[in-house]
Order: sequence, then structure tokens, then C-alpha cells
Amino acid sequence: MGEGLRYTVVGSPRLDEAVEVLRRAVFSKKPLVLAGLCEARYEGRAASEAEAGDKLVIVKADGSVIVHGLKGFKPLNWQPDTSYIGVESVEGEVRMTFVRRRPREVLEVRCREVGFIAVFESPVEGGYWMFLSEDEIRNAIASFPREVLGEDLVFPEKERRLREAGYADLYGYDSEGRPVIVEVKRVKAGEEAVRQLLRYVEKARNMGKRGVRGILAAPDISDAARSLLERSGLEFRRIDLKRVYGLLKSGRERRTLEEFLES
Amino acid sequence: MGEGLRYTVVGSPRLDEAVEVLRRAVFSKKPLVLAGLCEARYEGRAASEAEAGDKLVIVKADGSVIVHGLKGFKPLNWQPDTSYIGVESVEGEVRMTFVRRRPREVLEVRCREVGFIAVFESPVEGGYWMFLSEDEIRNAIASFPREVLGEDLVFPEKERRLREAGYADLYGYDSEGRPVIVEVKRVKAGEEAVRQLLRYVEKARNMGKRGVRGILAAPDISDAARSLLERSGLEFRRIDLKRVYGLLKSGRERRTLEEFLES
DNA sequence: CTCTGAATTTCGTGC
DNA sequence: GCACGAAGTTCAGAG
Repeated sequence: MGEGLRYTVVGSPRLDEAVEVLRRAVFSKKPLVLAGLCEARYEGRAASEAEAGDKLVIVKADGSVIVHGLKGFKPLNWQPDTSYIGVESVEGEVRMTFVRRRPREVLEVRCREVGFIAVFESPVEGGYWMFLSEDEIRNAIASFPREVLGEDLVFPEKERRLREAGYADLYGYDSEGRPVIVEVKRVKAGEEAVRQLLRYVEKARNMGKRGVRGILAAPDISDAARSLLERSGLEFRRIDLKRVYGLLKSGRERRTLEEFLES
Repeated sequence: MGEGLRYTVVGSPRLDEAVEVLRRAVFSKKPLVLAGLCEARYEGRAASEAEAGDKLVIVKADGSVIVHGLKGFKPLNWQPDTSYIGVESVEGEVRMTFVRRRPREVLEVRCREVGFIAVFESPVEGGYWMFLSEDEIRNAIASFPREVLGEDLVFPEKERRLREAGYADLYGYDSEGRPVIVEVKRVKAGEEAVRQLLRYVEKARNMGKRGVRGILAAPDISDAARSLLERSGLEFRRIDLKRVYGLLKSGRERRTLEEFLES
């Protein structure tokens, strides 16, 4: 409040006021929220229609548009990226048109009653982190194979972090020098994960590798997937996410200590 | 406006006011929107943290919670279904806690500044349709195989609408009596679609069927998928979505006419 | 309950 | 740009 105007909230605006406020926000690329009795129509990769009802329309500065109904997590309509936004008053309604070029999609929102419009006048962006991703589990396996998978494995390419299309998560060797392919899943593994691993193992065998082992590493596995895995001669290793988290945390601390000693 | 209070909008509320308004809305299961300078912390299947910044928090009557930042289509944090919602004031902040039992997940949103809170007092739910789903394309193929796929096929089981796990979209026979399996994709088909079809065809062959044909029906196909498909001895049929839409529409009109004649 | 597959999936990354 | 794979995927249907 003392830090200057952060939000403009207009309650029950007239048609022309609503259009004016929306146009100003869209033109100056300020995020906005509109609530009201609206209909929505989408045409593009599919086609859909949302009947008149209370909707919440969110328009962000990057051009993403989200139309929420009163129920559920998923939006009724949306547009992840728009190339054109139009605001007009047509037949006593506020009409917003959101066009995306590629793929060609059009989202039209018509509001016969606008409850309020809120504009973020001086938006403050905050950072965002997510931890314990699949990639971090992969790193934990590469760094601590004994602790996570229960046997000593060597992964010469463990620094290759990004997964190329058609390549498994980890390629390495066991203590007897046999090639080992590890497929990592952060959640319970299904049949698709087994088939994926099988493809990589067969590809390696076709390239002339001998005695290739395939290991599926996941917190759990479905019965059907387990069955397919055993029929395919592959192995399953259960991983303990809490343990992995602990290993990574200690790894981080160690790294921090090393950095400290280097300084 | 003439129809009674539809929204309550409170701008820049004090801490205790905000808590009061939020509690009342949550308790009476009214949808609400809050905008402000907030942080969010999630712990459950993964763990994430959103730093202080402008957030839009949406809480719906069914318990779904969505936290949007200033960018992108996807929410920063969410909870599709909550079993507990808590609202308190802690250390000069509004703290909302959203708990989900299964899977066990906790989302905590702390707001150090509340720009506004809007409550939908008498929500109006609107209907929703989506058309031209994969299932409708499948129906069009079953009803008009010549028009969509360019040859006369017969699908004895075409009325089975729901796809069971491990079963292809359509089983039928061509004009020479050979079994035909059709896999339908509403969007450009990738390698995964070809592998799926191949599994179904091989399953049918293993069950003793002879001369089984596999047809992948989609608006387009990727190069890699086309290559895999040809190596696997499967067929591709390009489908024209506009044509399918037209066929279904005429089908609907016909049905309506029949209904009219029956009445 | 779990499993399976679709989604206007979106999103990132490699090519 | 396209393609492939992950996602706190969500969601709906079947067993």
C-alpha cells in the first residue's frame, strides 16, 4: 500500500469500462484476472464450447490465457501462447479473442456480465525450484550405485546429464565388466517403462554388445510390468526416494565443504 | 447486479480481515481468488518451492487449489483434490495449508501482502462440451470406412466404444475377409503409435489369426514413425479431420431426422 | 483400490 | 522448426 499502486481492481464495470481496462492491461502487457458470466469457444486442434457460467479468465504478460470454471484443477479452455489478443464490445458483451499461430487455434471468450477485473500494475516475479527430479535420481545412481542399487557399477558417461531421444538413462558396467543399462523412473514403473528399457537393451545387443544387463530402477513396479520384465530377462531394483534424497543432500553438503576448503 | 450479490471483492485487506474472508469462503465452500505477494511450498510426490512474488491463488468449491505465477500456462503449485484446508495468520502473514491424503501431499501458501480477495457468492455453473475427440474419429471410421479410410471395411464390434487396456481401437475385416486392426490417432502419429499397433497385430497373429493387416489412421505421421511402420509391414491412412467432422455432423442430422420420423 | 491410455496435454531438450 | 520423453502430469474408464 505504501509501496505504490500494485493492483487495480474494478468491480462490476460497465461494458465500455471493462473493454477500456482490459485493452489497457493487454496493451501494456500487464497480467490481469477477470471474473464474470462468460461463454468460451475454442477451435483448433480440437473444438470445444463452454456454456455461460461463472468463469475466471487469467491473461498473463507472456500471452498465456487460462479460462477456469468453478470445478476441477484443469482449465476449461486455454492458450499456452497467443500471438494476437483482441478486446471489443459486441452486442452488449465483452468479447476477447485469443489467436495462436502455430498450431492455428482461436479462443473466444464472451462475457455478458463482468464481476470484476484486476490488473497487476507492478508485478513481482518470484523464483521457483523443484527438487528430487528424475534427473537427480539418475545422478544419485551414477554417484552412489552401491547405496542406491545395491551393487558396484561404473558409469563412465555419468556426466552426460541430458537424455537424448532413444537413449536410456544410464550406460555402465558391472563388477564383472558386463554392460549394464539402467532405466530410471521416479514413480511406480508400468509396462511402458519395461518396454522402453527392453528397446535400449536390444539395441545394444544388436550393436554387438554381449551379456548386456537391463536394470529398471524405480520406487515400485506394477504387477503387469514385473511380469513383462521377468519374461524379458530384465532386472528390477527398488529405490528408496528418502535414501536418495539423503544421499544427494550429503553430497551437496560435501560439495559445499570442498568449496569451503578450496577457498 | 440486479440479481443480488454475485461477488464479494475485498481490496488490500488487513491480516485479520483476509483470514476472516478466506475462512468464511472455505467453510461455506464458495470459490475464491486471492492475489498477493506470496510464497508457496509443496511436499509430496516431489518437493518444490516458489519464492515470494505475485501469485494468484484459486480455491474452488470442490477443494481444488491452483497457484499461478506471472508466467506460463502451467500453475506453479496445485492440489487437484484437498482433504483439508487450513487458514491462519502466522507471523504477520496469511498462511493457507492444503492437505491431500492420497497421495500424501501438502501445499502451503504464505502471503505477506494480500492485494485482493474475491469470493463467488452465488456461483453459476455452465455446461461444457468437447467434440471431435479420438473416440468420435473412431466412430466415424466404424460408420464410414470407405469415406475416411478409402476402402470398405466391416467392424462387427463397432458399438464397443470404450477402449480396454491392451486392445486396439477397431477390429474388423476387409473386403477379402482378412482381419484388419485399426489404430486411431487424433494428432500426428509418432513411433509410439506404430509400436502400439504392432503389438496388437502381433497379438492377433499369435492367437492364430492369418493375414492380419494393421492400419494406423491419423491426420499425419512422423518420418521415424513412417519408417518403423513400413519396416513392420503396417499401413498408414491419412485422415482428413474436416471431412470426419462433416461426416459426423451429417450423421447427427440423419439421426435427428430419424428421431423426428419416429415421433 | 490399481492399471491403462488420452490430453487442445505442456514443457524441455536435442537435432 | 520437428520429435521424443517427462510430468507432483490430470483425467476417465475398467477390473
